[in-house]
Amino acid sequence: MAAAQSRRLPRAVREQQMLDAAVRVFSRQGFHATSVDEIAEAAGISKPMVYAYLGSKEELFTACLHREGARLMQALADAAQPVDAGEALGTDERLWRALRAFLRFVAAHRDGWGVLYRQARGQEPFAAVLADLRGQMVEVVAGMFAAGAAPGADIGMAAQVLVGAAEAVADWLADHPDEDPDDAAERLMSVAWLGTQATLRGDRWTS
Amino acid sequence: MAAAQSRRLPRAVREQQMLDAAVRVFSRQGFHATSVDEIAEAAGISKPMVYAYLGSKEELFTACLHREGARLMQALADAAQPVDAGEALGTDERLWRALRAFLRFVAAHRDGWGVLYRQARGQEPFAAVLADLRGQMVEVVAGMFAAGAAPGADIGMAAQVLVGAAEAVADWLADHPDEDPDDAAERLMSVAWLGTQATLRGDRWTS
Amino acid sequence: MAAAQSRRLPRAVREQQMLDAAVRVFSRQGFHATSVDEIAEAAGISKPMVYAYLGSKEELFTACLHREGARLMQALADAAQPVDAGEALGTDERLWRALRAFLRFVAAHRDGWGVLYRQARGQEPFAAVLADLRGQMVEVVAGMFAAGAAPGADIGMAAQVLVGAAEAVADWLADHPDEDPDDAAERLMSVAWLGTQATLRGDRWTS
Amino acid sequence: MAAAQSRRLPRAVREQQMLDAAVRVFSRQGFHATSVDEIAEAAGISKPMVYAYLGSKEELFTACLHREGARLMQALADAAQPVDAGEALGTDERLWRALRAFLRFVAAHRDGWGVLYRQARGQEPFAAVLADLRGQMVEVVAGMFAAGAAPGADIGMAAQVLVGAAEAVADWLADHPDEDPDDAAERLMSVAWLGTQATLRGDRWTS
DNA sequence: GATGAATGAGGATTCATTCAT
DNA sequence: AATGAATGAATCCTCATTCAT
Repeated sequence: MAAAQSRRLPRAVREQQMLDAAVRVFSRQGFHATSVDEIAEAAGISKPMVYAYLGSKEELFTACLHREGARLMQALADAAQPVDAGEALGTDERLWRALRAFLRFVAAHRDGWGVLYRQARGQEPFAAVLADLRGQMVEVVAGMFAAGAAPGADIGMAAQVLVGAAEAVADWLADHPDEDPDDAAERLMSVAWLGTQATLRGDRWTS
Repeated sequence: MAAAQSRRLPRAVREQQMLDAAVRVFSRQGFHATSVDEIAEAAGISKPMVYAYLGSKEELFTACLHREGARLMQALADAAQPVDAGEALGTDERLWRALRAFLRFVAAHRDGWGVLYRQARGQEPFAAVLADLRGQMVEVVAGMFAAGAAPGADIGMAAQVLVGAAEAVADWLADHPDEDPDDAAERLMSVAWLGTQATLRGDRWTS
Repeated sequence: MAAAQSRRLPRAVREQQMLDAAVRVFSRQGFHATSVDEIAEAAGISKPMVYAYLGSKEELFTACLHREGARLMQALADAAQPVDAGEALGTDERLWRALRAFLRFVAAHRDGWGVLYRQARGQEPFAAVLADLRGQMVEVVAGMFAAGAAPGADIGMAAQVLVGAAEAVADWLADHPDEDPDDAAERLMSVAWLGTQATLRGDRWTS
Repeated sequence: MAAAQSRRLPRAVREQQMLDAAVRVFSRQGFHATSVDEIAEAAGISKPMVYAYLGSKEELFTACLHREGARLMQALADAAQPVDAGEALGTDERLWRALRAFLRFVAAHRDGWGVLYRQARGQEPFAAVLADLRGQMVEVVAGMFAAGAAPGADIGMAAQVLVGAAEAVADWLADHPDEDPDDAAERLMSVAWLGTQATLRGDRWTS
């Protein structure tokens, strides 16, 4: 038999299959509403295999979070790499690439988004993983902003606002499979950059 | 002891007690991880009363969502009322009041925030209630922006971004009880308004 | 207000109303599948009244059985009374009247039949009440047969068979509200009497 | 100990053990008064196994009804087989064999009788299974009678009466373990056949 | 006399997890 | 390597029954 998910696969492959299935199911139903049976079935293997490879249900969910989180961060890291080695990118260009990469990732990995941002949210002990991820993203963005910001500019808030805005658009995108992520990214950038720019310049609003 | 919440209370009172307890517990543990027993205990009554008054666990959770959602919307509505009847408020003033009211509400009702934004998220059939709530908020904000916007200004995206940014700050506030909501509101407004203003003016960013 | 089941009724009336409701509901759902709440609602009163008047759920069910059983036996007793005081009835005439009375009763009191013959059946401690009732009926029939039976005639079996046959027809009648009980009685009598007659004559079948 | 019903048995075996236990317990206590725990204990296994193999309590009860009903019908079908292939049996001989088989079955499977005829009676959705079974039996008997009956003979009523009579005797037999089913069958046949014969001949009784 | 409020107890069902094969 | 068989422990929900008003 040529292909077909035959048995006797090497461990690494099996584990990825399980994680694929787990992310898919967890994303739709959440941690508690999903039974290990369902995941085993979705992965096309028997329940004891799940335990043999990934440990407990909790460890399984955590493994999902880490894999998807790592993928997301990797996508952002890749976006930061200048195509041309010597190229020096402006802040806006770097932000634009990051936003686009972020939204592209979400559009391409809806289930990963679901597990990370919708299911891990209020669910201890998983919420910490998401909090950490968000923290990293805010850091990254703040790092971009730091270059060339006026002294006293509220970089922290600017970064937090930008990440929050991006998440809101991403969440909307996750529920609208027909929307184009690049389009959304451009509209988001357009709105977000103007404010960011002003903020970094040191402007303030006062009542 | 003067009053002491003795037993044998009228239905309306007991129902509110139950909802208070339910919001508190659900907010920390989520729908599935919370047992009706826990809620009954937290409310100081026996489990059958919960079922007698609020129906099933699902209906109970939904009741929580609706009560907290209504309170939040009410807080926003109240903020929109000009103190002085004849007063005509500028867009920035109205937005500022709304943001401040929003963050004050979250700071004062952390549990309500938790149920609505962290627990209802990916959990059907509750997610729809949250989606509806967010939709209303975006509408409200878009309504504010509509007045005096340049033709072609991307009001929709501006509103979505603003709500997303506010939610991100609110979520942070919910986890930092010592922060001052008014302070956060001012910083948020400062960053958000500049971008909004530019957007409403019709400005755009292009790569 | 002229009629309407107003409150403040004398106890005896209330009790009958409750029993009416109870027989109706128990008949359809059985003892265990019926809650006292349902009966109270069907009777249009509150639950504590049921307990105040009829005692426990078990006593309530027993009361139903006794009332309906007594009514059935009374119907049979009435049928045995010759219209004309001096009249001497033949065995077939007496049997015919009894069968007709029995089937008329069932057709007119379907719920009573249901409680007695369908719900009390295998349900200790109620089965005993039904067993007793059936015993009485077999006795009555055997009594009819005793007059003029040949020595050695298997009166016991004849009576049991006749009662069984009548019950089968009654059960069928209870499920077919449009059938005429007198009609059924005549067909039943026609079949049953021929065998009975032969049996009482002392005839036997041997393989 | 040679075998001893040790744990870790194949599914088919366990299912039969469960059904055996279930028929036994349901027969004595009825559907509602029996807990799944009791059945599991009676079967010597844990409750989740019952659910794993037989589904819900309702499905379990239905499975009991079907197994016992099928056994009963099989017993009747076997009785209809002439011992000698060429043998042509008279109507009375065929009826006699059927009655004897029926009563033997009941005497040998008291619990099966109890579930079918006493517990399924008024209990929807189980009553339908019993009604169906009785319908089949009446059909079978009517089929026997059809051969050689006079035109206009009330075959339907004759069959119904006969089945009713047989059930009455069976019910009595189920409660009297010391009685001999063959004996009872002979007495029943003796009484029932005379009437049947006359009815099939076209005789009628009129008041 | 009548009822809304309240609960202890129990029952159906599911699930994470393990073991024997 | 892989799985069918098995269960302890919860969890949702209902119900008969009582009491304070």
